[in-house]
Amino acid sequence: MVTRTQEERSTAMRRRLLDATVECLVEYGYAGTTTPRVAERAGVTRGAQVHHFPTKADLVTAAVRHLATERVEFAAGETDRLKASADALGAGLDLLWGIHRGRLFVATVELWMAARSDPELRDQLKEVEPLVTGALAEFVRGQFPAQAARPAFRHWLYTAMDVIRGILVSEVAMTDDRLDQRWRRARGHLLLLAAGLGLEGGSVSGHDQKLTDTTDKN
Amino acid sequence: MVTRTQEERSTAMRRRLLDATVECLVEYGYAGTTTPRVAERAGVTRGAQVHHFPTKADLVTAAVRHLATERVEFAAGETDRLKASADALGAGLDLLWGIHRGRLFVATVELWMAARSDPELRDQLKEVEPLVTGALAEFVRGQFPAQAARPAFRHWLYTAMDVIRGILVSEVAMTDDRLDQRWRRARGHLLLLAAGLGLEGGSVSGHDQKLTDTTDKN
DNA sequence: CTACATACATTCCTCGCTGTATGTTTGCTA
DNA sequence: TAGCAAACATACAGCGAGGAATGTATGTAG
Repeated sequence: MVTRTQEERSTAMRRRLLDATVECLVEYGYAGTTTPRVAERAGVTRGAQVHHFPTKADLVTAAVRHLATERVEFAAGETDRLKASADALGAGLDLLWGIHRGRLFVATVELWMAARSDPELRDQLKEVEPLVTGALAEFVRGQFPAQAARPAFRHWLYTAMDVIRGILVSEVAMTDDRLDQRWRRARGHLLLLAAGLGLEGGSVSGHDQKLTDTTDKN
Repeated sequence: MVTRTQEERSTAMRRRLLDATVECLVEYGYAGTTTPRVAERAGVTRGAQVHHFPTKADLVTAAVRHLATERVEFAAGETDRLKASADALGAGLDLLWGIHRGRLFVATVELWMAARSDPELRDQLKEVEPLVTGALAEFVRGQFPAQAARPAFRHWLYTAMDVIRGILVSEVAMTDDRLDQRWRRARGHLLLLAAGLGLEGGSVSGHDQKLTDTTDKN
């Protein structure tokens, strides 16, 4: 029997509960994220859960922070894997795309929607969301020292994030294959826009060609 | 006392209930859209509601169709108010923006998210959503006969919708003033993109100027 | 006018979620 | 090692949702 210090037990348990909360957000949505389910998911009794987070609001509040840091950490990890390529801007876009795909963003949107009818939650998100989104943009921006100084570049990144989020949210319940089609179109548009903004990247003419040739399947 | 035929009573009642359902979606979210609340909102008893929609799934299913037709009708109405202007493409974008702002789109996203964990609802949306989105694009496209034939134009419209939806969903719980800032940036980008795609519109150079001058407030 | 169907209302039952109260174990500290 | 506090477990109470059963009024067809 391993003996752990109380603080170890506590933080480990809190982490398990918060991870379970995010998992429940992804799997069951915000409304389906009930305290019994979270406890079950974490593999603990309800008593343990209620001990660390006496009220559901406490749990959600902590989960908001937890999710925020997880998003930033994940983005940081993905950024490290970004290699130099001929199509630098395109790689940057794909990075941003990769950051938004997956469970963490789904859980985030789940919170965004829930915040509409929950002032307490809304205040939490209003506080952390700009930090996270800003951090995401910073990570990509850091990969482009030559452009980083230009405001237009950052604005371009924000537009790119808006496009990505628009695609993901409207297909959130749909199949993955259509997602990639949509992203290819949008990606081409964003690269073309970058050229229009005078942001240097790889050759864009190729993408321009692709654009008009795209089949009618969209 | 006015005597109404049974069919009149029935359709009127169904309409009231479906309108109330959409209102509840906007105000309380999907999870908060309970059958008692819908009935209360519609000003009828629970008995009346359950008579027309025996199960909650029946109500939601009908509401999906109702919302779809409402969205199309609203878009059609807005399109009629579109006047010829010097900045034709910009006006088209603003039209698309106006269509997406407001209650109907909020209710739609509420359904999108709920569909993630509700296969039945997902199937419903998979059926109607492409029709609605397609109709929206058609309305705008109809205003530009010169460009309507070009696939690039339609693709551009879809990207525009993605941008709009990305903005709206990430600010769904936030204040309206930030929305307009974000839309102005994105709008400029979309017009610049249109120029890059060879889509004729108003003068774009002015917007290009605005872009790089935008303050750092985003 | 009678009989039936549809529209609407009331009541009750079951279930799941939240929160609380109370019991038990485990680690810390004097 | 005795005692206390934190960590965890169990049991229960209140509440609101969804749905079924049953009752009443209002059209409608023969």
